[in-house]
Parts: sequence; structure tokens; C-alpha cells
Amino acid sequence: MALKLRRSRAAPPPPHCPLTECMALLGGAWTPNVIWYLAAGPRRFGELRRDIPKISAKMLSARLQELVRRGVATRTVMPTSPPTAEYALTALGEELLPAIRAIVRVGERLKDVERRTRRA
Amino acid sequence: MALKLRRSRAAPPPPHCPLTECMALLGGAWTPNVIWYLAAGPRRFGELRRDIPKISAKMLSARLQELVRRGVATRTVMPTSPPTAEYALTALGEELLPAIRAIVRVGERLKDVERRTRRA
DNA sequence: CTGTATCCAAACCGATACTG
DNA sequence: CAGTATCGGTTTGGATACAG
Repeated sequence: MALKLRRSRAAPPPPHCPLTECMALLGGAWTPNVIWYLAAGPRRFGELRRDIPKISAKMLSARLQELVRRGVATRTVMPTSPPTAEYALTALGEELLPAIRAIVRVGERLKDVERRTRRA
Repeated sequence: MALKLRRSRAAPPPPHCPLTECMALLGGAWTPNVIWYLAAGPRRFGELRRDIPKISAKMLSARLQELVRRGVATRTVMPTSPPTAEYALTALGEELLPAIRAIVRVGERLKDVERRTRRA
């Protein structure tokens, strides 16, 4: 007798935790962009501000601090005058890139579909 | 004469748009979880509430509407009594899964590292 | 140049109550 | 069962001004 199998149980693995964990990091408004620009090589505070024109200094500062705290990026102050600071991804930070690339890819698809359905 | 090549330009591709586009969708507090549970097959409203115990009806409703509007999920009302509604991922919705899996994977790594550095 | 501090507006989300 | 309406607290992020 064929019971209603599909209804019987929820999705197999309960991945809330790592998912939420990572979204807490990536969820910040500008975080993925910051990581993206850091991915191309070490970058200074002011450079990042120019890379992401609409970000405020406060947000950039907050995001960078969080990335450093999490071990995703490093901050190096150069003993120049005026002082300059350089941020770079750590090895752990580079492990985030596949996820970000995957997000970019589906973002493009979402945009495509949105454009097409608006026209229809 | 070796100029400072690295400083000359920003990261090659400017992916703000698709990235932000997708994060606007995935950024919602519960969205990734909802998509995850939908990935296992069609699911009803009440089932999802049980899958994600701490979500409020309001949020679940809002998220599902957004997913439907974006073409990521479908909503089918069954002509039963009492009425039941069934949500399912579309083909586009399934394209989000690789990104979510990538996020889950790095989430695990982040947790690992966090644990280890706390001990050190 | 590299940030931090403060204030303020908007978004987000939960709890509760109510409808079809 | 499957939602919607409303209220209120918390969080988020932008603008501006200021500091090392």
C-alpha cells in the first residue's frame, strides 16, 4: 500500500547552523563586494573606498574589522608617512571565493530572468 | 624601472550588480533555509513552519512571496478542504542550490577555524 | 591617509490578533 | 490550513564631524 511517502519527513540534513553561520558573515550589506575586491590582491582602505564608491567609511571599517576578526583578512600598517594600511585575504578568506563566485553566477541568472519576465 | 604595478587598477571585473542582486534575495534572514527545505521536494506552508520551528508565519509568508515573485518558487493551491498550498522550487530556484551548498561548505570551515583559534 | 564617534532614518523581524 | 494586519523593538546603515 503506497502511503504518502513524500509527506513523511523533512529535508534530510539539517544544515541551519553552518548556513546561518556563513550568512552572518556574508550577509552584511557590502561584505561580498569587499571580499571580491580583496581577492585581486592586497588593497588599501582608500582604494577600497574608490572600488566601492557608494560604501561609507563607517561600513567599510566595520566590515574590514569583522573580516580581520574572523581570520578572513589581515591588516598591515605600513610605517610610511602618512601611514597606510593594507588589507589582504588570508588562506581562509580565499576559501570563500568559490561561494562568492557561485553567488555571482546565480545573480546573473536572476537578473536575466527578471528582465525577461518584466517584458512578458 | 619597476613601477608600482599593483596599485594601478582595481579588481578586474566589477561584479557589484549580480552579487548584490543575489544577496538581496539570499540575504533575508530565513531565505536560505526556506530554499534548502524546498530543495527536497514540494512542501506545504505548515510543513515549512515545522521544518523551521523558529520562523514566524509572517516571515515565512513574506519570504515565500518573494521567492514566487522572483521566479524561484511556485505556489499551487490545491482544491481540497480545508485548502492546502504547495510550494516548489522552479528550475531557476534549483540553480541557486550550488551557491547555497558552497555557502554551507565555507560556513563549516569558518566554524572550524573559529573553534581552533578560540582555543589557541 | 586611515579611520572612529555620534546621530538619525529606514529596514527587519517577532508577537499577537484576526480573516477566508 | 493558509495566510494577512498591525504594533513595536532591535538592528542596520548612511551622513557628518572629528581624531591620530
